[in-house]
Amino acid sequence: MDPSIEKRLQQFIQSKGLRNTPQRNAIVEAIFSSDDHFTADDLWERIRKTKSLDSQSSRATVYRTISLLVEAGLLHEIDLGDDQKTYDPNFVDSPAHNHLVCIDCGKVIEFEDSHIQLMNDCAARRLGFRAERQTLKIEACCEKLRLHGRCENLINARIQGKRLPKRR
Amino acid sequence: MDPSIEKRLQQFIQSKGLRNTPQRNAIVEAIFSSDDHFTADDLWERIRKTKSLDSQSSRATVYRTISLLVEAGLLHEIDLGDDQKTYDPNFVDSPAHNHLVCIDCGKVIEFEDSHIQLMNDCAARRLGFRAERQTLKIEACCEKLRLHGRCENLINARIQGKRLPKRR
DNA sequence: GTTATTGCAAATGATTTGCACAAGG
DNA sequence: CCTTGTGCAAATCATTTGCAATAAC
Repeated sequence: MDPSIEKRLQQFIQSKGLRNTPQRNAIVEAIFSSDDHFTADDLWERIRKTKSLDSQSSRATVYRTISLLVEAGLLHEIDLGDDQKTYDPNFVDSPAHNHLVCIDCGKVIEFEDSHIQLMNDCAARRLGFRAERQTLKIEACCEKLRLHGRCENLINARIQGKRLPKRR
Repeated sequence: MDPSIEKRLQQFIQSKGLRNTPQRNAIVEAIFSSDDHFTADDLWERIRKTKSLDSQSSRATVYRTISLLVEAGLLHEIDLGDDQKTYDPNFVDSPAHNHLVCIDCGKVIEFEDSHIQLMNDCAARRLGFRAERQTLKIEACCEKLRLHGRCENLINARIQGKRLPKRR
């Protein structure tokens, strides 16, 4: 877990007069020990599977901690077109990344592109605004699947029983 | 209402073996007689206010008709960071537009920019994908408000009691 | 007639909240 | 202590669905 996250969280906790609890710490640890996107329920499951009893916590606390981290700016809510809210723990390390979602297998790829950022800033300025935040999601087909008829991600997704993206 | 929408809808209805009903027609009319974005409830209210009895319909039918239009590709679900789903009726006329949301007053501006589209396509190709659809949302501050201390949109929003954007 | 459509009310499912108890500082 | 945090169960709220009645075609 990135030490700068820990520091920023402690700062936030102190400035708000909050307390340190094992449940909250375990949830924070679970979130930032992985780069994966997750839903509230994903996270709850992940924590439930932890054998150590001291890191268990209720659904309510999971939700409350997520809200806290979003408010602190350490966690971002992203739109993957799903019914549940999805969260992305990677914005502290790369504050300006975009998402590409594979239509075939649902895999999400994060990428940065300063040119895109710049063009969007210009577009905003042209409209008389100053861009504060931008969200780009590209939904795309896997070229591997199209050209070679197979894509490991798709196969893995099927094997692991992952939710495939909704048909639109 | 754009005649091409009417035509495409009729095509869709026929191809699926569906029927023509006054309720559905009234809802479709209500959606495409305006450029405004809306939630399911906005739309239901709009229809309720119609005096003519023959154009009334239940919430369930409103939801069902929205789903139908989304499935037909005539209506798009967009993410404005709200709890309810928001729909945009303008994608038939301008299939590749982006959204800029004013942080100050919540106003949503639609704009097109072929350069942005192109750059995003390139970014996708560089990652080994073929972009099918892209979603860009820019959240931005009103320069008028910043430079001149006032912005008509903000003032109008307050007067009309519109939901201001959530504080983040 | 046959099958899609509607309206109602009940179900669903993710998220939030009230409250009594537990536990940081 | 005093106040924040937790867990539970109940409440919310948008959206979906089962079902009986209605209306297209």
